[in-house]
Amino acid sequence: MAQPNARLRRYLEDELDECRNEDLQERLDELDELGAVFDEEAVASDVRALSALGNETRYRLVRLLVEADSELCVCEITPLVDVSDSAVSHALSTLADAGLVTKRKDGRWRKYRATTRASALCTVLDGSR
Amino acid sequence: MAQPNARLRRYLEDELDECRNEDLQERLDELDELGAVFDEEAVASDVRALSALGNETRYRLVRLLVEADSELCVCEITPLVDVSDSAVSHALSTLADAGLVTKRKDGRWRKYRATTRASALCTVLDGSR
DNA sequence: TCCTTATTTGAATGGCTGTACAATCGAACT
DNA sequence: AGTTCGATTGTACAGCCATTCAAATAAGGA
Repeated sequence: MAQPNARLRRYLEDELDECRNEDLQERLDELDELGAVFDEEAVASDVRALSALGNETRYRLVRLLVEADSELCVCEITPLVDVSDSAVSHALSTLADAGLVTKRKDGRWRKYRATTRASALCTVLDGSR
Repeated sequence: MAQPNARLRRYLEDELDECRNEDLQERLDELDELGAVFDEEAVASDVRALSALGNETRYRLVRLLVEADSELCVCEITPLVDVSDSAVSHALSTLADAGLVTKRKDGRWRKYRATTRASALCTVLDGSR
């Protein structure tokens, strides 16, 4: 049976104890509306931020910067995590691309700071655990 | 030079225009305190949630459930995303493990609902873009 | 009990990702 | 110009992951 929506129809029959076509259509419309909420640009941006944070090294870097509530020099950050300088640099770069930290050059030093988006996410994580 | 903290010392000399041992020690203590903020259990739980959300399929599923603001049957969810039934099931299972959705059996149907943690995260994402 | 159907589970795999190493860049100082 | 040092970048590769297909499970109904 290649009939589309067959499963949904059976589900509605179960739920509503009836199987009118207009019930099916109504639910289809509601679901379409649900599916229409996606702003593709926002999806991409959110997924980028979340997958950046969803790695232990990068998560720790962000939390350190959020907790510090100020710029930190790479030379201050590196000793606090257990990976190579190169890995820290890659991680910070990924986080910057994701909009979770900002970078500033200061002579030979590079300084990073958490963005408001990063602190907001940390706050929610702390508050919903 | 295997001297630890050498780079941090040079950084502080740049920043403070002085190089007293007590300045270095003070900064080391501050940084140690920063590094001590980690509750390892919370780190694991947060990273699990974030990496679960940091995948487009799972992100979309969560957003649909949050937007619906009610239980949805798998048969209602599946047509809204562009992967196989099996992939949806795997995704929902990962999300449940991460504490972002809850699962309920209802006869032959399975229903999923977003947790408050999931909606809180979506709210912050929307508000910080 | 047998059949159908909704969903899950396991396995296989192609692709992605996080890390370290080595090389490079760029700033400061001589 | 040469040197030193902080940091980044390119590369290689091992391990992880997202998906699909096929098989299994479980609920209902005949």
